[in-house]
Amino acid sequence: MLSKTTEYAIRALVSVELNSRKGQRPGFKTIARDIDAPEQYVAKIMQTLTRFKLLKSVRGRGGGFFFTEDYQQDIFLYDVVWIMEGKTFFTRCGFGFKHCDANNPCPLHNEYEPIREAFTQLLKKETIRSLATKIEKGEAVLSRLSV
Amino acid sequence: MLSKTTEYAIRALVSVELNSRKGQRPGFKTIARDIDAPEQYVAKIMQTLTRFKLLKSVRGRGGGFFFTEDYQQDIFLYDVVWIMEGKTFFTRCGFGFKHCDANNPCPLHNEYEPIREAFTQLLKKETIRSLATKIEKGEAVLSRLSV
DNA sequence: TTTATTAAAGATATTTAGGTCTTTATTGCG
DNA sequence: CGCAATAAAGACCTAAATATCTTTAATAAA
Repeated sequence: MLSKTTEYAIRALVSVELNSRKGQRPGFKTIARDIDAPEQYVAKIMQTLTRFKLLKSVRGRGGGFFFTEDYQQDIFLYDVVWIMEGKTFFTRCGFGFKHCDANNPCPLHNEYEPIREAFTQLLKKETIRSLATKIEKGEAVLSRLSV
Repeated sequence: MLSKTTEYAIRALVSVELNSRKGQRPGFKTIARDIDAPEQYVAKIMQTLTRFKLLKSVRGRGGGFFFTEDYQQDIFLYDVVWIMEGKTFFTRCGFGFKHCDANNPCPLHNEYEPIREAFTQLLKKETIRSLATKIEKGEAVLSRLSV
């Protein structure tokens, strides 16, 4: 469904959110530990997310990753998936047929379309903040061990 | 979602069904042409499907791939996906969290679970035969060009 | 029985996703 | 200023998915 890279990206952003709620500005090593992913790979992913302005980074002593006030509330999972997987993720045929759409439907288009749409709506509803809140409330866990 | 290989597998089986309705027993080259996929790669996939007894093959002149009478009606897409992707396809967390289930839910488990279940039900309902029938009725197309 | 035709099998090649290493640029602190 | 800590950037490496090539085995027709 989602690539491992996209999964890391989502969980990394949640880690930043949780850390910032504790008044901390995590670096990529902290994030990698939180989400149990390879440090250097997380570093690459954070670069991408920073380049697309989902968050900010500062180098040097005391540096790390953090959200700006204006963006903090507005990172939908949809945005993350769009950046990491590309826009075609939300439209391409789930069964590999060419030119599959309402006008030229593949044999599963009509049944699959509402499922894909439901998934898209989920990604458009949930935010990094909402995931973090669920974790803080104890309704869910970020990793195997809670952060 | 599904791997390219699984997509090929489903479409290849539909091609076999459509050809057999026309009284023909297609070889992997015919199938590859039908579904617009690489010949030798299709050959490999057909080997797998044959090994798992989703269909039969005969070598030599006049050979090719075909369904046995008993299996013909019973190939659910679920079976194909299970064979090609493995059983964990239907249970693994959509967001890469460890140990994600009802008892230890990731922050999206409760919302994602029904979507995954709907997809699973779709795969358990639709069969190779049902897809082929839609195509024959003109309700859908197999490839860019109809077969 | 020979030949043409076909799938099976196994080795190899290519591409893409995932992951690592090294160097450089930036920042804060002593 | 000089040093330590940190992210950025680019080169590189590895593993998995995708694709191809070559040889062998089976089958039917001439």
